[in-house]
Amino acid sequence: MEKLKTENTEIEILNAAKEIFHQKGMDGARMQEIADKAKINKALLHYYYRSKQLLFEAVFKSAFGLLAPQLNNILNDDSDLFEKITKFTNSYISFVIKHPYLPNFVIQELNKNPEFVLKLRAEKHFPSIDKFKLQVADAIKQGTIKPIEAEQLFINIMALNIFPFIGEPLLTALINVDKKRYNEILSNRKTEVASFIINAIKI
Amino acid sequence: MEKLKTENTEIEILNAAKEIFHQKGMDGARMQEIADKAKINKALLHYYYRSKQLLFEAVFKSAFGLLAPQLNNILNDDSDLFEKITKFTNSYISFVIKHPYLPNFVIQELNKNPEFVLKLRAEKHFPSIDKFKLQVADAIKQGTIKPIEAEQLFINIMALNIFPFIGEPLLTALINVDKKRYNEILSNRKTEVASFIINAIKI
DNA sequence: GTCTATAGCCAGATAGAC
DNA sequence: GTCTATCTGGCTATAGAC
Repeated sequence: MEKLKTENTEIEILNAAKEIFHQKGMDGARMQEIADKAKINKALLHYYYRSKQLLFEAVFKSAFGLLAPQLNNILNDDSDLFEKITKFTNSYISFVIKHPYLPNFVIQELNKNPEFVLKLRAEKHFPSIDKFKLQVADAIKQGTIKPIEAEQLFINIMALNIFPFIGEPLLTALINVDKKRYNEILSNRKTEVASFIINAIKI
Repeated sequence: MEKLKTENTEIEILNAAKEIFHQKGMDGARMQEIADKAKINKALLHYYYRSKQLLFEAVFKSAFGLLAPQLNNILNDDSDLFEKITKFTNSYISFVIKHPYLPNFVIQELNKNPEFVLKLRAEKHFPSIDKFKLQVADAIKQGTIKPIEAEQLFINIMALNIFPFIGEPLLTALINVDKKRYNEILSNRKTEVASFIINAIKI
């Protein structure tokens, strides 16, 4: 029973920390705010996670752990290239609608701590684009798609899927729409983006 | 002569503040670090800019002031749609290579302070996509490009140009290249991105 | 395990001499 | 205008009671 209580508290803290860190980043987050959100005392944060830095790292690892499988979808499943792009785009956008702050959080903290990248790459399930590269080379050889570097195509796919969320405030201002209309636009992208990419590369 | 000295100091401070704020953001920046970089005393920062907040706002306005003309290029010049996309892509990527932290800084701070957007839109030279919309509608009517919402196309252009810089640490890790090779890839994008977009939409 | 109280530090801001 | 010294508040972290 104590065990259960402990686990609950620890998880409550982690969930509260996720919300705050995802929105405010390491520098902007306050331990007091996390404690308030978890409805416990500030001292308990240190009891369970020792320091802000360690709590942050727990949140970051968890975030990357959610993101990595999404990437592995496109990189390592067996479906054909066009189908893969379609599936990835659709599922990725649904994913980010559920976790709106997550990709920006990961990218932002990586920009501030580029050495994190080294740690990440050491992880077991760190995504690799080797298989995707082969598929692209194959499709080019078979004349299904125009010649393109796999890296460029990969960057394009990531950009078209992730940026609309990261750039939301800027983009809503520039295209002059309210939040409701912008969400419709995002939702349309579930199919729009895939056909845009496929049109760009197919012969 | 005093006037000159004053202007120099004020500008020195602003330049130092830009470097620090662009890299670390509002929350991560330290007034002491800015003072060190400007080679003056911390008290002088307050003498010239009163508070960290006001110094930050000066930096932010300046950053947006550099970015806006870049956007207006694509939105409001008179060249034909394909040419416009080509010119914008090429010039935007050159611009960001010169100011690598700038777009990320603007986007990041807008995400933390969405109310900034309202202030920005009130500015005189705030970019509008009205003309771009008309051009897209025209091109569709004339059968030059496939049907696409102008907003979606605009988002795609922005995404493909901006994201590779914002996502650099993540992308280098995923495609497993070093910084030198990644810069080559970015440089290739000056032409790659435009043809990718044009292929996606042309009939 | 959970709380209150507080230590200790650091950052932004100001006072006041020059 | 520029500096040194200092105030003040807020934040992370810990001590210690329950």
